[in-house]
Amino acid sequence: MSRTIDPYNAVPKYYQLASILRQKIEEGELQPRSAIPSERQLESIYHLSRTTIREAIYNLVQQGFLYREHGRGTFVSPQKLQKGWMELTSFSEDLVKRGMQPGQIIRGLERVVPSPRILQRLELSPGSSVCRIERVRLGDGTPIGLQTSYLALNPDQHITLEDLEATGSLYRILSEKFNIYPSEADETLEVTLATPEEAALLEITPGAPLLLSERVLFSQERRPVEYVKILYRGDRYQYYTHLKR
Amino acid sequence: MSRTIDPYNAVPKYYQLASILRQKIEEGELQPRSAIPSERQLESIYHLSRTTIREAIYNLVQQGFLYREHGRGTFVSPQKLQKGWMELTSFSEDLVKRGMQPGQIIRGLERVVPSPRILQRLELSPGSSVCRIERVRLGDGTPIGLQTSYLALNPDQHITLEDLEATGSLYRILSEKFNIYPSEADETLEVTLATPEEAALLEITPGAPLLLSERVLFSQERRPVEYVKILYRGDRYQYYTHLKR
DNA sequence: CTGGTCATGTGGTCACTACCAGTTACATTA
DNA sequence: TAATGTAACTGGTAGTGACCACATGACCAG
Repeated sequence: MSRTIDPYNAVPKYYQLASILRQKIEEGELQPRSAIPSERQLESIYHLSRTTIREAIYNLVQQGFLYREHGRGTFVSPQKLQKGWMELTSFSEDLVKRGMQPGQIIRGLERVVPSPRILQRLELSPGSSVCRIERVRLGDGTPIGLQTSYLALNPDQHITLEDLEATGSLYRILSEKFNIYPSEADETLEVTLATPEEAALLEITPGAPLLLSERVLFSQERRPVEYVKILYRGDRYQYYTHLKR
Repeated sequence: MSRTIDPYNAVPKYYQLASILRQKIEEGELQPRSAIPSERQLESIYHLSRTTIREAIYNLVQQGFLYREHGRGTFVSPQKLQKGWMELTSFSEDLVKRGMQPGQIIRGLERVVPSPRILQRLELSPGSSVCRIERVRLGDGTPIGLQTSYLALNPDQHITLEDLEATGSLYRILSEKFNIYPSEADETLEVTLATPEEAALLEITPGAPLLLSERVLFSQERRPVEYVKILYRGDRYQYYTHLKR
């Protein structure tokens, strides 16, 4: 990783600067709560305009690496987990972070016409068909969640079993294969009790408490992309989220 | 609400412009998915520099009102609920949004030395005292949640019963009385079963499933401000969150 | 009809300049 | 000594001017 700005590089200078600063933070060269050089100082250090400096800093502030105090300076945030929600809402990434080995059993992968309620959530007209994926999610080989996804894909956009088995991450497929980059999501969580069928799949007793998550995922342009329902085993799962203003 | 830029107004021009555009979106003058005037057009319409225009638009994009497409234009997002998480994580605001009448029974308000685990979450040294608030939260008169807050306040910073009863919102007190503006939070949610004591307070049967939320709230400077534990009645509460990248 | 080229409009990046608004330390003053 | 001003920082707002990257539609050559 370079520590200087390359003006001939295709990547924008503000981005190069942000990378340099982020690296210095991650490596501990810039200590938490300590001030980074002022904008005027950075100007002469890297021979960039203040506009560019501020753009870089602004990005790092957005990402939670820095915080500013008017009249005092710009400071390094004490590092929290600090992971994007994409990684948090992705089941597989999520499990890895908890130190568990992710696994899955794909129970279904097909095109269906879902219930009116789901179509409405996806803002599709009645009778539209979507791609439905049903999976049992495993952590260290034990069932942890029962996940059913409904994807608003055109009939010519196919997801194959191979895709799913290769990555395990739906979001990676969406971005790499269809250029769909999720940017927002609405999610609800509530408590429910396992039906006999669900209990069998999750290897628990019927009536055991479950955590039910329903999420609608939106693309950059605010188009609903996915409706997903996940039933988590209440005894083996803790939902985590990081909220930013 | 004015629809022009007042250069003598103390509020920044980019903010004035953002307000004007937001208003036009909310009133429907700018339709969802339609393009707003280009940056060069806005320049001549409002007699502002492109810098200022872009600052205004950037803010609205951050807030989810607009989205940009390079080479095509800037467009109005289809309006979702679009509420800040502050309002969502505030119990009282939250209930109002669901059309319920919020209420509370204050069971305790005192300074205590909490458990080491809570002190650690608040990044305080062992033996530190914090302000503890225990409340039963009501919706339309019925118990919905059991909330215990631990606030990292100095011994000279006092919250009174009157404060709490006046607003019901802790976050309003934090900002208005102590100039503490929460900006981020870590939250976990899991399923648990009601102890006899909890069951009594929530007016349910012991062993009934509950939604347990634990949250650590951070100020602008990433200092932990509040540790709060909420037990929600599983049968009467649905947790909602909006995730943004 | 197909595929390329090009002009034009869009947002994206960047430099330079100026002044405003908080914060702090320190010298000055009452 | 205590209050107060002030200079020298910090980040915040704003204008101007330039060029780049991407999207689109009109046009032309095959």
